[in-house]
Amino acid sequence: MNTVHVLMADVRVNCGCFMRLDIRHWEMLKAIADLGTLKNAASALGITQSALSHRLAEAERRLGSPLFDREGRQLRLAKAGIAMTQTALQVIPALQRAEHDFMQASTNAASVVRFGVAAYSCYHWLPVFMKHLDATTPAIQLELVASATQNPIMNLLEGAVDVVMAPGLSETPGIKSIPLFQDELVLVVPAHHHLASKAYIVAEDLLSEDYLTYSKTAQPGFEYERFIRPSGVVPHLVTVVEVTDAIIELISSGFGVSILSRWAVGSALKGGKIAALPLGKQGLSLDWYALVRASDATQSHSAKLAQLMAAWYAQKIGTTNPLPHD
Amino acid sequence: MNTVHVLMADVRVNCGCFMRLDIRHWEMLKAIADLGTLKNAASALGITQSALSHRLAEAERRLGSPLFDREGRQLRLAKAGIAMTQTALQVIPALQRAEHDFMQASTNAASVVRFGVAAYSCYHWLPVFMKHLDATTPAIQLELVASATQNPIMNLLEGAVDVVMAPGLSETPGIKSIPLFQDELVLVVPAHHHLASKAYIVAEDLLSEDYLTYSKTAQPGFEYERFIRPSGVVPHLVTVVEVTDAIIELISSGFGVSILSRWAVGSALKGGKIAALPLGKQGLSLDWYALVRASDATQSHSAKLAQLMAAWYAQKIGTTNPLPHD
DNA sequence: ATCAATACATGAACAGTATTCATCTAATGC
DNA sequence: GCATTAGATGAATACTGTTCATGTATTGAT
Repeated sequence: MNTVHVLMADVRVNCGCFMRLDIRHWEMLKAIADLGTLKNAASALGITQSALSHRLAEAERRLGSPLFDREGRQLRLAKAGIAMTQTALQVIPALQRAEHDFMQASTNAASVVRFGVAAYSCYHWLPVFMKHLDATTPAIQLELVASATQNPIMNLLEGAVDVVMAPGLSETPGIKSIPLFQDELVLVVPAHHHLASKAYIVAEDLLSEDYLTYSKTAQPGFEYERFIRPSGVVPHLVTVVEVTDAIIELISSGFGVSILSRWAVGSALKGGKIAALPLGKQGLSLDWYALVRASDATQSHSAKLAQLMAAWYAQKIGTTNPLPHD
Repeated sequence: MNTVHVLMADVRVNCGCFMRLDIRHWEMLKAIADLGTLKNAASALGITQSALSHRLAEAERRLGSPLFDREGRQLRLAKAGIAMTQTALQVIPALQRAEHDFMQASTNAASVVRFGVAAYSCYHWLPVFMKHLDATTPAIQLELVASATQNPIMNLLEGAVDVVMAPGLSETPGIKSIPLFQDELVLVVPAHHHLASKAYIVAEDLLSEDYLTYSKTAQPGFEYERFIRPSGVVPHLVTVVEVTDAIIELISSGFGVSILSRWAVGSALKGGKIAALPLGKQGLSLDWYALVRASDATQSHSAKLAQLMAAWYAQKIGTTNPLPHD
């Protein structure tokens, strides 16, 4: 018969059972997952194959059953071992980051905040901001994590990145959104394109255009969601290019058009080789936010950086124009 | 000058530096955070105070700087140590769960899935479902985690619970939503209440009512979001009761009214002491989902349970009425 | 089929680490 | 001022993990 255990306590201070596996066993799990074989994993960990074999045997002895199936001379993850490996893949990097951060924090006194941009791999504003950062808050160092673009929220929650700049806020629990500035989605076309002279674009204009987009995973890409899809229009040909600068280059060479954020296009507009056109009569606005973990929302360097960014953008808008360029 | 490090690689297979801290050091961090003093932590870990003191000293030696400030004869977490402790508090339970699950999975062959309900602490349907589960899939055992009601998404992501039953789907990355059944929000009043005879309720009807709600953290409860707030009506008094059965009891005793899901009210309606009235002419529908981690979305017992629940509810609806009761 | 190479397992000796026991120091409270 | 509490320290001991040398089974090539 099925039994129900009801746990009312939020925190089990001590579950009675101690940890069976050592950190080295988890490290081993990750290494084997990454490298495939015991031998490679062993050399990556800087120990002999024999040692790792012993280590694996010990782990399985402690757990009471095999983590891997021995298929011929190969190790294959046992079904139950999959979850263990996934845990290892999550936990080991988290621990390494924590240690690394701690040592940074205690030696330098200057702390590194990992930073990523959720959409458009577009960093033309960074040098200027960093100059500002360096002048006002030298205690914070930036580490740019380009790979955080793929799945920013997960990367943020898992700690691979500390601050993400994202178009739109996040309702995800555990994430706090700090507003940065208001932006606008625009159609980007070559300067001499037949659409370049229009006051604004309607979805039908895109019917016969080659369309370039920056993301295939389309964290429901807003331009598609908000402009193209509602109209039922299907653009002619869609090409995926992941870097904004490359998209702009392609557009200016006549390979197609794209919908990007006016901020992302940024300085490229000044070159005069491309034009940016509002979408619809009113235009489609887009609010940028800095996302931080809720646990970092106060008193952390992450939060500090987010606030500095917000202040910097606010000042940009105040002194120049409604869209902060570099 | 500020420097930028750009990391392009998604996975750093091996960051060159190995782990400095042992799992016991992280365990120690968690124990000290939980218990406050070295002495208590030591006894909780089943070792002497001396051993833990050595252990702490070793951890600090490896990291190169102190985790705690010694204030008098007391240990106080150093600023940089806070993040370490937080990591420990997250990671240690995750590892314990993983180990526990693995041993469950490999010994019993029957696996425990932790289950929670995101809103309304309401489990009248559970015994019947468990009977069904036991008959069809005895390999899956249920563990009911009542505390997951508070912040279901975080609990799910962190692994404190494996499946959450929630009203509405979740867009959170890393979470997959599996539709269960359609429900309806209703106003629950005592059977002889002056509103009980109405065909349906409008927001203004609530103006002079004492209003009971089920959640104090108020993830601004949907009933509020969808019915009360749009109308600008502010109900008379809001009393917080966290358990649905208690709310129903209070309502039937004339302490107030509440908006709940028809499913949550469930069998209580049959008693005849309360009445449930649709909200607005069309009623306000509510879709229930089973939420699982995306990493568990296929081939895991969590996913299996979610599918079983969906199938069970589908069958309930087919054979009885559009709302699955027990 | 045979032989070499590959991938992992095993046993004994050794090295390194963690734990205990006994003792010590410095705050704190009565 | 004296007992008490919280933690630190040093030396001896017990334990755990590593290496080295070697073994076994599988795979692929000749």
